[in-house]
Amino acid sequence: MKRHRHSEQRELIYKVLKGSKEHPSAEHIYQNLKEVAPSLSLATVYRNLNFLVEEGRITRIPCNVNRYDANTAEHIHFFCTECDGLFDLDNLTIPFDASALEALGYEVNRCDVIFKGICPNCIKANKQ
Amino acid sequence: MKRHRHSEQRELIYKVLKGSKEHPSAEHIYQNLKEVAPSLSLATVYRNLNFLVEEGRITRIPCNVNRYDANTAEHIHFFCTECDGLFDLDNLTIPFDASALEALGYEVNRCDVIFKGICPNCIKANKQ
DNA sequence: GTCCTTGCAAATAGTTTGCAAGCCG
DNA sequence: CGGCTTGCAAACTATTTGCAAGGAC
Repeated sequence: MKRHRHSEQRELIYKVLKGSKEHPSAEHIYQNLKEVAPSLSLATVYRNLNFLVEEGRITRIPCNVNRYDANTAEHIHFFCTECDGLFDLDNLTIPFDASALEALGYEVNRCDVIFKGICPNCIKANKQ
Repeated sequence: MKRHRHSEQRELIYKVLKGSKEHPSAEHIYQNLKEVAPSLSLATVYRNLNFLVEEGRITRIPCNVNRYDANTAEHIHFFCTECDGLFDLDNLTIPFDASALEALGYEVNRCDVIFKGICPNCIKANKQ
């Protein structure tokens, strides 16, 4: 793993992620920071997201387009196929047993659980 | 949903998927069928995979690159970050409770559970 | 001064789409 | 014959990379 120097951009990106509940994509973050840092480039966003994932400060959530989360604690996500919203399901926990996998000889690093369907908001909107 | 006519290509693609344990990507399937159907195009593979997903005959598994599975029963996957292998964990079940989500107002269509880490083979290979 | 970081543009990878020709029913 | 299906090439989207200039320590 590479040494990292302090970088204004990296902290900006992290701050956006930390202060957001929307699990933004790289593009989202880029748009969000355009005002504050007009010279910022999308490549830098991607590069720093990769650094942050590598460092474990953030998490990459595999959807159609990768989304990111500054809450690195294992928790479950719900992806709404209507509005592309990605929601935390903090109150739910799935009792997954990594030890069973380890007994089978696997080394488990992560577990992504993503429910897919339609969120309450979109259901309501559809009914109208 | 569109009406579908019988198509040789579609059944070929489905057959590859049905007869494979590797959860192939579109590219895999394409390469696999090149010998049997040299005129087949990658676009056709993608188009038919989408049809099959739409029909519910196969499942799309979101990894970095989408992988497909003709076993549409809910089951857990393990993705090896070393060899890109995608394995079924049939013996494990995660008691996921969609009803808890439905009580919250969500409409749940799918649940993808993907463990990530290193598979036994790669662990063995690394040690040598 | 070293070497990490950045912006830019170009490159790449995965996937989708327009179109004209072909094929099924 | 109508309209689904196909191959081809071009388009598109998400992401990565090469490079030279700028910045941290």
